[in-house]
Amino acid sequence: MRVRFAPSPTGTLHIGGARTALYNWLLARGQAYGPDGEAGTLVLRIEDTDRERSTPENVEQILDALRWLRLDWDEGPVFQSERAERHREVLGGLVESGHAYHSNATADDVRAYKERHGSERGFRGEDESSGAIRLRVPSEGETIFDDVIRGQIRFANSTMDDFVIARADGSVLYAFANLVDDLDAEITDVVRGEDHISNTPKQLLILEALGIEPPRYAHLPLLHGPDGRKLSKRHGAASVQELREAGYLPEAVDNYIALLGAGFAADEEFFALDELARRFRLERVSKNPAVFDERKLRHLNGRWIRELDTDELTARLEEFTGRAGLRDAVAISEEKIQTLAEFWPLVGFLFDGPADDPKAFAKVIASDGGVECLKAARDALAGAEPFTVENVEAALREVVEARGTKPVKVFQPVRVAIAGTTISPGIFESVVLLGKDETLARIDQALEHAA
RNA sequence: GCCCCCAUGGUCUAGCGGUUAGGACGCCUGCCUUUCACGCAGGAGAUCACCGGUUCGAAUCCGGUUGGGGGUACCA
Repeated sequence: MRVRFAPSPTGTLHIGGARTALYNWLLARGQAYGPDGEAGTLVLRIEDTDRERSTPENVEQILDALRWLRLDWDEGPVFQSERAERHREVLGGLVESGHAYHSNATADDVRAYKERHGSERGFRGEDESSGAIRLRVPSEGETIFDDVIRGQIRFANSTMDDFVIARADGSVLYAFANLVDDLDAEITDVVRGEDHISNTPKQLLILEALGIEPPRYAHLPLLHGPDGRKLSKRHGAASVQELREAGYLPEAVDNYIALLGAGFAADEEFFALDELARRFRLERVSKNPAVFDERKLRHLNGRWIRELDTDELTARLEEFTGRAGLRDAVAISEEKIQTLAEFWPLVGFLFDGPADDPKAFAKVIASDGGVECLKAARDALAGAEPFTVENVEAALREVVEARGTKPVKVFQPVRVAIAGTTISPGIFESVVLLGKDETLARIDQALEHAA
């Protein structure tokens, strides 16, 4: 089995494109678990023939996103723009055999034709000596294919235009270049987005003119935004790069986008890439479009964060934040974060000093006996020796006991004094990590501020 | 307009002729508890888009309607 992923570098890699890449990858890698035990081959092709919009930066960004997602390919990247000669060669053969012809017909001419012959009738042009090249589409019969996901799909030839396959300057159009490249790469299974369904009969017709057997086709449902439209940049974090910057792990992104369009088990959804590959069945991919829901991604991301061991998570977080020496802070906060982006707001106070949150200060310290509790806590902490989590906890609980109050009345003022906010990792762990001197200094500062 | 695809709770899905329509996210209520999360235990939420047909029996098969989506370029 040979499959391919063929993005065009006219922008960043979209999660829709990422999912197409992922499904192709799963299909190829999943073959290793099949009857013949041999993995398929994934070919990467860059369809950069749109000179206006394709850029080297986009190419690099796409390759980068694929690598980040851990989706490796076996061949390529092949650049479509470098294959123009071959495209012309195949095109020439088609003109020579009479399956394609030159035509100067414009879009207006096509419209006029339909007005005369009926809107459901495909355009048929005149053979001319110059102009664009159109494929001669038969007026009888149907073009039929068995989509692996959707079953049989049929198009009446009479409704299809003699479509343009090459410009007047001889450069070929997308559907044609795409087909020739798949042909030369010996692609056996074309797995692509549903927006290509109407391209398929065109490519089938070209294949027929060429006398070549078609590959299998599978058209994936599209991904929609919350508004029900095809997902685009307008829908928030729509690109892989944006998800990465938002603090999502590649494991979670792979896991989540795999779920958008297929069920991998009746009662479980948490799967690593290799498990997804083992379970993936192209025939079982759903037919209807899915809405990208970041909340579920967040949930899966949280599970993946807790799945990583502390060392690995530390490495990810140090890369994400650009800071070093984070392991201890990671150890006391890994249970609490859902994304990498949530880490620093939670533990930054350990490194950069307390946050400035007047509301928290007013509510917790500057009211209702907060100052007294904080003073008592300060004294208790000063006496804790050695300054361990156990001793700190014991010291603070003694204060609670002595004052006959609730734990929260003592712990929260300490929290706000050292962190500046009401939200932080466990208070004993935080205090110990900060160290006795720094903790007492911050408490003194808070008391001073309250006075 | 024309061609094509699709339709299970708000969202993603399981289901493939006989189920109390299962799971996940989200939401609500408890528990845990030092804040926030996590975790655990419950709960609300679906006339399986609608209509007709086939069948003893339909979410499951067929047809139509409606709704949504995609395509319709000398773009990719």
